[in-house]
Amino acid sequence: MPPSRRITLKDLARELGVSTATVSNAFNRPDQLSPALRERILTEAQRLRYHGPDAKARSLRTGRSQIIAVILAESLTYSLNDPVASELLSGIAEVLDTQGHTLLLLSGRQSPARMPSSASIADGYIVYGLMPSLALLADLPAQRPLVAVDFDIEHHACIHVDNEPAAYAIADHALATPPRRPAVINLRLTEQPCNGRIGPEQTLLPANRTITRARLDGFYRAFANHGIEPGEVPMWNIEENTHEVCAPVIEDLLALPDDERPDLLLCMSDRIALTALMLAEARGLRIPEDLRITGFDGIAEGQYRAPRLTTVRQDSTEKGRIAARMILGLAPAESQLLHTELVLGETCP
Amino acid sequence: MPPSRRITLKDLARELGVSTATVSNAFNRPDQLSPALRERILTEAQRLRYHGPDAKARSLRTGRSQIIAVILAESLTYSLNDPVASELLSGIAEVLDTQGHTLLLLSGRQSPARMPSSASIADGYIVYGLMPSLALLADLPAQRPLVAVDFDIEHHACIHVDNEPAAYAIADHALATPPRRPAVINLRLTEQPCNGRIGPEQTLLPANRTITRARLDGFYRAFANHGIEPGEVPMWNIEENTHEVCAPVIEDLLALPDDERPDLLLCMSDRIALTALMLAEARGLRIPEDLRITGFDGIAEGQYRAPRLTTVRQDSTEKGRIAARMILGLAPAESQLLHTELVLGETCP
DNA sequence: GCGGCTAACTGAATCGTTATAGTTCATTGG
DNA sequence: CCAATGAACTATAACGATTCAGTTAGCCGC
Repeated sequence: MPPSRRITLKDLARELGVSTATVSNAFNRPDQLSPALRERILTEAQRLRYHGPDAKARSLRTGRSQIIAVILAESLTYSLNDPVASELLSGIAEVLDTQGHTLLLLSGRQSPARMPSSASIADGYIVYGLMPSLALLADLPAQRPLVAVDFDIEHHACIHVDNEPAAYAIADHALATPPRRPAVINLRLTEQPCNGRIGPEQTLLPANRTITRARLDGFYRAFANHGIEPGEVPMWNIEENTHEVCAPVIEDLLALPDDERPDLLLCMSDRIALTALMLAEARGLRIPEDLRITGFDGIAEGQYRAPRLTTVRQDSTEKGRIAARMILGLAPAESQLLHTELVLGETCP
Repeated sequence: MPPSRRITLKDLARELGVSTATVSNAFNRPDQLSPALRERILTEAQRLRYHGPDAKARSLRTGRSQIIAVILAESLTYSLNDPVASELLSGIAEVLDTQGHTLLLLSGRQSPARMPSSASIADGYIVYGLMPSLALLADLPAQRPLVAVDFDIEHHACIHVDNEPAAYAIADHALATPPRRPAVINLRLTEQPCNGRIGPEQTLLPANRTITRARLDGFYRAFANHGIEPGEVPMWNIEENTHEVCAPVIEDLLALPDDERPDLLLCMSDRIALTALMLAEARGLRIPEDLRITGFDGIAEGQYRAPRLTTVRQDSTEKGRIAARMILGLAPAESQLLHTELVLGETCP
């Protein structure tokens, strides 16, 4: 037996004395050849351990790969541990699976500001929250479908949730019981990295993170509605939506003397809110009597506990499903605005 | 301007009056042509909106795609929401990123028991926990590297954690304070789907889920060590490691009258343990006085709360890193056994 | 001025498929 | 009996790159 390079469709054809076209048809178009011959081909394929047409060659020839790429704003390492991003991916995968497509994960945060060369293999692109490095998208093959999730990009369908009204709704609910010292915990709102307290001048930077900005706008509108000047409300900024990065900032905040410590925290994400909740409990603060906390996103973690987190639920899984359906052409590629749901837990009843 | 089919390397070469080989070199081997010409080619590429060699053609010609496939035992939809699987993926992505490789997600649970045709595009395979549908692997191109995580497969490197000793250690710790009524909550141990209480005859089925089985063996050894007959310990089985599937079973168990309700739960996963913890708290049971609970895995969720979960930490991220390094040839492909760490939380001090 | 060497570039084969346009041959309707 | 039809199968040209074996031209040393 020779060192046996891989078996190709051509080998199979030669072995059986038929043309390659026929073998190809045996795999792809059963109606184009007699059942008997097809059977013979499939049997011989099994014998020779030929596992079907090679995806590389097939995709070159047909122009389609059955692969959909998801381009994530953050590193994959982060995104895979973030419940919101994971849910999005989960929804995408759910739809792709039913159509025999697979999922290629790409990060928009490459060390060289370049798409990995394998990006052009995909049949379509779902881009998630990619504000800062939008330029990367120029490297993608044009003419191929692309939908954006959680940010805006011209000439493509965009999927959003109603961040501003949702933020307004939860802040309005929280402010109905007037707080003495409300505070906002932002998520990556500043241009320059900053993990800690920020002044008003920093918070009003260009809206380079659409969703955080929209949520903040909603908060401000609620403040105005309750006669609170935005300048009165202190803000903290979190650089990365992880417990590790978030905890020290919250610790500092909770360590303030009783008459300076906020008694209401409007958090930009559930992760932040849950970190605050845990640290506050550890300090012996009573929730919600001493401190009320609201989140944003509606992740499972916040509901499978006591007290449950007061938050706004967005259906990330559904965002993923919709995006996937659009990319596969199962639904028209039109921008969509999904609604959110106020979830009244016990952290801010 | 004609309807402009996509621009190829050949177009670029023709436009510049050079050979395709030279254009190819401009992108792949800068040292093979004069800097001046390279510059001219790159500029022209930009002008024509040519974004570099097509991944499909390149991968056919070179035989490499820079894509590593991960084959997950469960559906992608489930796996992406499971913290343990997510951490594994996260570790894999971390290493692949540094080498310019990307991640293709495949599920071992396809509706037709067949790999998606795009599977053969990958340069290597990392297979996770794929016990039941091992046959699927036969469809993968031979000769390409494959490593297994959390299960055994012949002729390939396998990455495991020391499940049996870890389970022994945590059970031994728990049994040091003699329980009146210990119980085990299993994860998919039975051949037939079964969500609820199981008898001993069902638990001794063939070891078709290596890790669950190994953990159970560890528990049994600890029981023996403390003079407890395996038959004395009631067992419940959970079909899927999610809160939704798990909760009703735990509810039933906790609803037992005081003198029948277990006072120690050895759970096969942190997810199960956390569900039990939450439901027990909701019922007003005191933890650990009325009920002690142990988990397995060491997910973050279990530590960022009070009381913290007593569990065994396995470093899934590191498993992913190791697997990825092996696949990329950065480390020799040798089976590895990782160690775990007993984490003493407050749920079983 | 010549052989030899290197840098810079080219031509053409090749990767493993699929698609298109045939070819062959038995069957059918008129 | 002949033209027309259709089923079953084939030959071959792509798909868009990379690679290998050359070819040129310029330069160096003697």
